[in-house]
Amino acid sequence: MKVSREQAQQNREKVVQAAARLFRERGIDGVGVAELMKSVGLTHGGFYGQFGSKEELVAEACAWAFDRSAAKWQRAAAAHPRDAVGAIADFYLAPEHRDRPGAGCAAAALAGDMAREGVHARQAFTQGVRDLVEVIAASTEGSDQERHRQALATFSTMLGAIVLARAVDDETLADEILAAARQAV
Amino acid sequence: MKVSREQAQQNREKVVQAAARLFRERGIDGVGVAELMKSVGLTHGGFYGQFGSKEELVAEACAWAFDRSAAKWQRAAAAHPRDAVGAIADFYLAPEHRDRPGAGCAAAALAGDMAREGVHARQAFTQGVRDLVEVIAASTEGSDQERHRQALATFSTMLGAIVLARAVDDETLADEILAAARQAV
DNA sequence: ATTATCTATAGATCTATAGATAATGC
DNA sequence: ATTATCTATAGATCTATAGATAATGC
Repeated sequence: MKVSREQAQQNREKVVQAAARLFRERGIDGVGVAELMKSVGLTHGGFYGQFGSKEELVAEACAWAFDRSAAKWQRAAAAHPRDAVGAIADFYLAPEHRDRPGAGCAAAALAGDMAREGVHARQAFTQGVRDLVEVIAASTEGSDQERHRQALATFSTMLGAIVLARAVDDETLADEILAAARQAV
Repeated sequence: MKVSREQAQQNREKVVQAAARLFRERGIDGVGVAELMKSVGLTHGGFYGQFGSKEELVAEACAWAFDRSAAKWQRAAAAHPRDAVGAIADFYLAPEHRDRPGAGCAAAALAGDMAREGVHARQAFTQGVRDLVEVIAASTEGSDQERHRQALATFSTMLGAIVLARAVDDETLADEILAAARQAV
């Protein structure tokens, strides 16, 4: 039953990554600890040996997902130095991103749930938002204040568009929302 | 125990309005039928005499909340015909709206949950979004297509800003997000 | 000896239904 | 007689914990 420390560490990482995917796909309340553990081949009782509570995992999964997003954003920005924001918007506002929330932006997938989470999860979420906004701000013209302001507005537009596009029950409208936001940013 | 038909109709409306408030405040999964019925002075068994299921109520509460929002938006537009979008943005992006989701925009409060709801609820949500977008489009310049496109972008920005401002754990950042969006629309 | 994981369960939810009750509406 | 509402409960969740088990790490 017991595994090596190395294996236990790998198991822990698997749980965090599975949680990051499942929480984004189905919402935090939509994924139980038992199902989550089963999805990585463990039993649910073992969860509490690795994590103090479900909320602790939420914070960790959130941070992990944001880190991946920030790295992706930075790669896109580096690859298109003259239109970094456009490059980010291109994949962010794509139908593929809308249709795969489990692999997409944690801010867009979890913002609604976060307003009702505990302090640990919200802190991780807030830091993640700051990091993404900073990637946009770094590629924007103007004073520090102006870049920050513009980056917040751009991020609001992109996130709002994805959230709306996922919620509406009409793919044509959803496509229009993404296209409108793409043109606006 | 039994009440008059008129009273029963009033009770039903009370349930819908309480649901509209509670779902926006705590999320759809965050409100049980028993608690909802108790909040209007009824027992939870009586719920199923008025509604076929919880999801049916979600659709109805959603439609009710959107109707109220659309009426408010239209009043603001009529009162400021030369800057209708600015007038809407002024109250939409206010800290008071951020801090009172239960009385605010159903699109912003429920978009995250809606992606996982059934078809009835999503249809009501989608119609509500169309109605609000139409209010903005009616106050925008340009061709039909251009007004629609611009209205979708403006709505995405406003909704994204409120959703983000509610999710982050730092009131200063939340204020900055609202101000940045207000300036952008 | 330590500990990662397991089984089993407590206690608290949740939605939905069955059948009883009592006031309305005919 | 009809029906709006009530009480009680079924059956399915959920998070978290207790104690057992067996492999690792010393």
